[in-house]
Amino acid sequence: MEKTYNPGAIEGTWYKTWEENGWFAPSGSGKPYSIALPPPNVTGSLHMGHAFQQSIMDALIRYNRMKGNNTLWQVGTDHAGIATQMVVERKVQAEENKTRHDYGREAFTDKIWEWKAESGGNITRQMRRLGASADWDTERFTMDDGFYKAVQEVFIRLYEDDLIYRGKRLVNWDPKLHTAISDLEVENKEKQGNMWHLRYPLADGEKTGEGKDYIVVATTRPETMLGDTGVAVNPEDPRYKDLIGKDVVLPLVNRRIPIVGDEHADMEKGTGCVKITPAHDFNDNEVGKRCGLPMVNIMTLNGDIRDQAEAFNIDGSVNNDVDTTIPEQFRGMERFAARKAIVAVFDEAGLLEKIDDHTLMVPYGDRSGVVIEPLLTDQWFVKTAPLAEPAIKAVENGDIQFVPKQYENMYFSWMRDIQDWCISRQLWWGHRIPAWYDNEGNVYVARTEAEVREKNSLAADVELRQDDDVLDTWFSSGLWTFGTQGWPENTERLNTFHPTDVLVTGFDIIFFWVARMIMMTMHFMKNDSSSENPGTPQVPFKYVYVTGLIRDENGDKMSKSKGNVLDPLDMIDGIDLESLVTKRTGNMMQPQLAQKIEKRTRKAFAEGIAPHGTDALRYTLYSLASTGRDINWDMKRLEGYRNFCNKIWNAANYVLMNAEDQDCGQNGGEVELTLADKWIISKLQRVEAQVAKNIEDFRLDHASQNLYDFIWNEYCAWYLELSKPVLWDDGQDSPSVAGDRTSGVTDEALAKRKRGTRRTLVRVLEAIMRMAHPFMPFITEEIWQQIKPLAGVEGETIMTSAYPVADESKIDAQAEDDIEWLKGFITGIRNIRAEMNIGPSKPLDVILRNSSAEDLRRLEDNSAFLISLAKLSNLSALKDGEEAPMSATQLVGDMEVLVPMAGLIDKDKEMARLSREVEKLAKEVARFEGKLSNEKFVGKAPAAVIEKEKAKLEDARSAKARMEEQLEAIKAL
RNA sequence: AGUCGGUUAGCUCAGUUGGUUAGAGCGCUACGUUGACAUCGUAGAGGUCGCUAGUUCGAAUCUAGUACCGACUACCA
Repeated sequence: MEKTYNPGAIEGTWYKTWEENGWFAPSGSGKPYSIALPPPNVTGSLHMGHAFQQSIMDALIRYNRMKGNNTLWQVGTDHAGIATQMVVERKVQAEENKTRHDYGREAFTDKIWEWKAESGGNITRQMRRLGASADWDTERFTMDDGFYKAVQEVFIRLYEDDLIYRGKRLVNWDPKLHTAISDLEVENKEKQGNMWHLRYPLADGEKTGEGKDYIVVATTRPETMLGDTGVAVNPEDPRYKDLIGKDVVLPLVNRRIPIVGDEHADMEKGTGCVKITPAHDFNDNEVGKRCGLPMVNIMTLNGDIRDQAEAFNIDGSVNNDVDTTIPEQFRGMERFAARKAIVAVFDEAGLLEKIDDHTLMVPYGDRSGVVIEPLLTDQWFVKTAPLAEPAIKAVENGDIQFVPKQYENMYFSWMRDIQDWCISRQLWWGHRIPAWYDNEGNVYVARTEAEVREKNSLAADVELRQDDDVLDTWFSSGLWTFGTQGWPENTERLNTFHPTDVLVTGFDIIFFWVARMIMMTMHFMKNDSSSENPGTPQVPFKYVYVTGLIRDENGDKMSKSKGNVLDPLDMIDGIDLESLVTKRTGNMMQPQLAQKIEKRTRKAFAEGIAPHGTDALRYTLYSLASTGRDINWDMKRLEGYRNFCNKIWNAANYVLMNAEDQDCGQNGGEVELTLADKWIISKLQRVEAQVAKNIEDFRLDHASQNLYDFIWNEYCAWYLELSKPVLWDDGQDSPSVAGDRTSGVTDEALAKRKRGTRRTLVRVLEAIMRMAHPFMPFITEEIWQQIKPLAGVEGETIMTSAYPVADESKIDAQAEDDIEWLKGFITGIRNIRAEMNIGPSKPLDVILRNSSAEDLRRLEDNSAFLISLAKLSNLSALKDGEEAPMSATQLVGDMEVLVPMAGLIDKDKEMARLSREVEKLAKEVARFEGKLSNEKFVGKAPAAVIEKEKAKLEDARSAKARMEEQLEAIKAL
């Protein structure tokens, strides 16, 4: 093994070996266990969120594989409709100054396929760097033929089940991208705006209760008034109820529109009168439906004012009664310009009552960043209510469990108020909707045009045109767990690996994806006749492990525009400052931010980022994987875990130094286990049980903490140190371990003991490597390969070796207590050294007072350990009645450990130290006494608790008494 | 406005069914190159667990209220 830990040197080669040997594929035997990777954008690159979630998945996968399960990690990528199309559009614009329309649909989608071929491997290469042990042989892409067919099939079946319909409905329209988007893709942002109060004159000389010949409506979007088809007032409102059924004359367009009564109008709010624009506002649309108002669309797909409006009845049919003339001056005007112009005209006409400042939520497209317009268009929808019902039940009855549980609330609240899902997108990149139209406007849904003709007996000369739209990306990714396994064929793979076991994802896509996956899967996947409940729906996964979101060190979301994005690969490989600055400021959507970002980056990473290795990155991610919703990234944690890797490396180095070419008992031979050996073996069982439980409970943060603590603070800090006096024992001068105090112990006895210690060193390390492998795959494989012959272990790779299982019979409470005693003893001596400024290399004489038989036994058994670790020159117990010299004192239980002061110890310092101790103990005694003298406590608390308190009081009292005695004695000097 | 989450050491975070002297890492202080490791070791300092009230023998933990921060949903004519 190399002397220093160098992660870069081991990571690449091991991954290659694993992959080439096909060890990532399901073994074909054992209980099936599967995870479907949330498919990342095929042309994307790995960010911290991916790294986080994929590390978690890989740990679960590796753990289950080592447990002998038939383990599948299904991976693949998503075509990511809008995102990918936009990237290629921008690229074509920048490189060729062309738009997609210059190319045309077919040529442009070819262009996207080219881009996919070029950059599509990027993210999977990055996943490999992370150590992801995914089954690459069966990697899928959502636009692959097989998956494409599954998507099409789902559309057709839903249509046949009457769960998909097409209609002219109000949708969120992105005027820049020219597509409908779902309400989840809309980001509402708070903006400062205005509330314009407009006067609408009453028709036919009517007057309000106050005698005015107009009513006042308030609006934040005055331009929509061109499409008003009514004014609503509350039917209970005494001010206006008499006007219901009367008309107002819509200014500028001079259209008579009715005043209707509807509870949507709130008497308390605004003026109490609401202009109703059913074609441009979701609430108004509802009012329109209730009151039978027509819909007048005044906007183009660009969000400009139309030359002539379009009128529809509420059922979407064309309305020829409404005058659709738009005043000439506004025609073709951009929407925000039109807003200004319309307000100006109202003002001139004396119809502008007032303008208030107003804070409002404005909808923005999360991709385009432009203001979304509710717009009337023909779209396809999924009826979600019937699908939602079983999906809600599955979570209610525990077939699907969210971890942490509180996310179930989020799921329920959305599912119980679910809206129909607009699934058509006006894009070119995606799954084309399998619907055809004839010239009469009839719709036919089928797999192919030929099937349409056949099913509907259409003659060959009937002209058919396929729908131009594609499906929402989430529609296809909703089929991910079963579409990847060969559905609609009933494949062996589907039978084996569906339902998957756990979905690991962020809470931000519970609505987008998780909920829809559950609905889609439960509708299409039914248990077959071989199952316990044939015909019942199958869930896509049994657990949803919801992770937090990784933020930067200040708690800000990482984003390119903020320039605070950390690339997981930079943490692994390191990056110099200049490259980091270039990376963060290059290729920006808003170049004006570059300077600020550069400054920030230079400040935060003055030295660039050092390489830390994959194992350290992964371990850091696990340690942060608690139940919280936000995770603030901390480079210091990463450094700490790199040091941890280094610690492991060096510990292995020590073990190898002492075990290589030595007899480690791998070929049998008698062994003697020292107390230290028994202790570490016992502790190993405990940590094995803890780690396994925590993994099963999805608490990887706890599991990683258990391991860290055991490896660093038990194995390295104590056990390796305790192994030294055994291995260095030449049987000559020093007292030996295990009560073997005589010099000249036989070679055979020594060999037996050393063999035991070497065997323990090696075996425990080997078990640690297997235990840690799911978390830090590379360093564990590297060390395991070195150690396995010494441990007498067979196997080509640690990946498929057995995960350690705790053996209760090896838990040795006696050994644990003895070592705790030993630790207390040694720490006591070290404390005296530190407080008295006695160097660690100065050997000390130590005398024991008030030692029990148990203390003496322990002393007998462990003197070699004590002498070695506490650096003692002599160790003796005081007989009854024997006088002790003046000493510094430490307590180990009731036993006093004395270090004679002569020539070493400062009287004042020792007095000060003892005083502090006494003071501390006095407080404790007081607290316990208080508790125990409280009748209510003694009366009501369980006996065991009282006993515990009593014991603590006794200990504190006796410790205090001893310290006081000692203090007095020194004072008297 | 509603729902949910957070508030614990200087920083980043744990704390399982109420029973500890409230923990870890980083940082800090002092000392230290003894034969795995200075990416280290040893010893230490540091917290009235946001606030208030309650339940209880006992509350970081349960209840109610409250403050601040955050997310989401809705409303905003």
